[in-house]
Amino acid sequence: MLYSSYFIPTVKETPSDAEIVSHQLMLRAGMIRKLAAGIYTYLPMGLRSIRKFENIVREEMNRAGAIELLMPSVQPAELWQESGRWNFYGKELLRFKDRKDGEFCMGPTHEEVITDMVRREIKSYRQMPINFYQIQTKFRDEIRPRFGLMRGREFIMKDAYSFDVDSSAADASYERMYNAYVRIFDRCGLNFRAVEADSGTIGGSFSHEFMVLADSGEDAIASCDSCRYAANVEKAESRPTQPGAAKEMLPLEKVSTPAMKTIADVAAFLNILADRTIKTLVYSSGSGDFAMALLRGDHELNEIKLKNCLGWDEIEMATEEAIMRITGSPIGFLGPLGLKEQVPVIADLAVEGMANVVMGANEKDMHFINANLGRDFPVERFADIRTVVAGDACPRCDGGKLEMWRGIEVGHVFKLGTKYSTSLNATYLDADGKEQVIFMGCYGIGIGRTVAAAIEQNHDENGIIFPLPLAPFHCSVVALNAKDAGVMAAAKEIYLKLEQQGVETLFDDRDERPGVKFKDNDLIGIPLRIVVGSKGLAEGKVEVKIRKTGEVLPLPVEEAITKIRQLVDATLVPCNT
RNA sequence: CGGGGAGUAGCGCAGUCUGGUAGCGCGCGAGUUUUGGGAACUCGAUGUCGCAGGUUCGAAUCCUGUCUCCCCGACCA
Repeated sequence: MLYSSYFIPTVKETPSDAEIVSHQLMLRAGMIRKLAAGIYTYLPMGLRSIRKFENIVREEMNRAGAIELLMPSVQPAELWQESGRWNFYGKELLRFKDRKDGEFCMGPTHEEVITDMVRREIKSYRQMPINFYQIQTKFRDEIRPRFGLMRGREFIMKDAYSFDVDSSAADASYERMYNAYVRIFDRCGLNFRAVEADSGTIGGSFSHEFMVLADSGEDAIASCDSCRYAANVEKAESRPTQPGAAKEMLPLEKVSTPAMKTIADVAAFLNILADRTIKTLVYSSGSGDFAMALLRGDHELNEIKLKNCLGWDEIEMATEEAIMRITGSPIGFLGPLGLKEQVPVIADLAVEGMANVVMGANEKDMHFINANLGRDFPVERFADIRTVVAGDACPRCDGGKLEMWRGIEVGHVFKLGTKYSTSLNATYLDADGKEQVIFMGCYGIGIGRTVAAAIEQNHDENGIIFPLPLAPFHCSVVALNAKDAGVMAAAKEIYLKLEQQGVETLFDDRDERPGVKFKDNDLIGIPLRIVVGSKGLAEGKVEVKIRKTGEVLPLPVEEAITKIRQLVDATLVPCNT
């Protein structure tokens, strides 16, 4: 490709509305332009990277036996009503009407459409296992789109759906996809972790997220420093602490703690550490149910764990009025003792071993000291409801400690079970001619987000440093002086030879000063570069420069081409497992 | 949804408090000189000052409404 006849609108200044590096660099490198909040045009360079990644995904999906198809973005309301998600999905689902007043939505995901197709076409156990995938544009009307392609409203996603005769066959499909995902992100040269995740509202029995590690990631993940355990903090389990030796119970006492509304205030006021206090929280299901949660004072509640533990669909903090009704106390002095209204009391596992604790007295400006579980207050049940922190003991191995990371969720695999096949009545006939419900799995990869995550993980002060498999071009050839016919002829020859050998090459033939060309080439992140200048040429040499390391190799022309060829081949061979 | 901020040339911004007919840098076009890390000089083009009302002799500037965009929060008891 000739730079001069291509379209790479780079910009020097960082656009003011871009917050994170990948967004800034994608704009500056001329990869994307914003049309509206969370809606982007992929310019040629951006599209090239996206296509590169799509093709890796496609190759690995095909290798894993998935079959490509393409479903519509516009979907009829009827299907969503049938699955029950038309009402459940909320404002993220962009709805509209056609000229005949028929209701439609932009597809945020395709469980309904694929299940509809499958229930019509898959009738026999002999047609399974089968797995369909597509690479397609989704629309989710996000509350707050941000960070460029990282959280857009319109975005490209690879989604796959597996269909199996039973649960164990579905497990095998899940594992095949999991392994394919590992290969995909490995091939892109990304530093990632597969972590256990909460299956959330999509439902299903278990799921894993694929997280690219980056400080700008929106998710927190915990991983063990000695075993393979890794999980999203939403899901990460805490290890039950061994109860210490039973302590002598001191007499319960009510003390005045004027205006001490937070754990930190109370602990400081009473001159104790926060881990001697109990934090009391009241939660609402949003539909009339309430529950009280008890935590060690220095711990944080994990709302998702509590929600799952209570079996609620939604969870939110109770309003001040509801709290007043249930406890008779304003916020800041809550405790499990002496409730005005009985609600379930769930205590975190760490509360179990505590003795002589400080907790709210359900009375303004008053706390109890030396409160003891069992003697002074009952607990309905104990459960793991706190958020893990760095240094916590690993739940899976002895001696391991949890480390915390930030991650960008680029892929998610779910074992769905029969949730959608039941609501949409997707069944088959087994070998005995008996009707059975199909078992499903679903598997997503954010295409644009992965490219953005790759940039987030691979850049320097000069711009993007693309991993070669995702780079828009493998190599650039920079002719230093466009007016020097000798230089131009030599550069062009190198460019043509590289192209001939299958190296995707951008020939920077522009009549620009060398500085401009170097800056642009750095910014757009082409991994390899050959610089052709009159001085070097006089000695029969050109320079091979490696973007990532900054390494410069002066080589004779033919050797330079061979070198580039070798570097490209070495990086592009699919990993073998 | 709540809170904060911003819409002025393609991009980044000043001008708004104190109303007087729109400016800077980059970019863009022409020319000359330059040519190994975002060149210098000369000349030039480019604006419904987000939109709609209102106040005024006069509005980018004041008032009202509206749209759009960005950030933060939904981590507390």
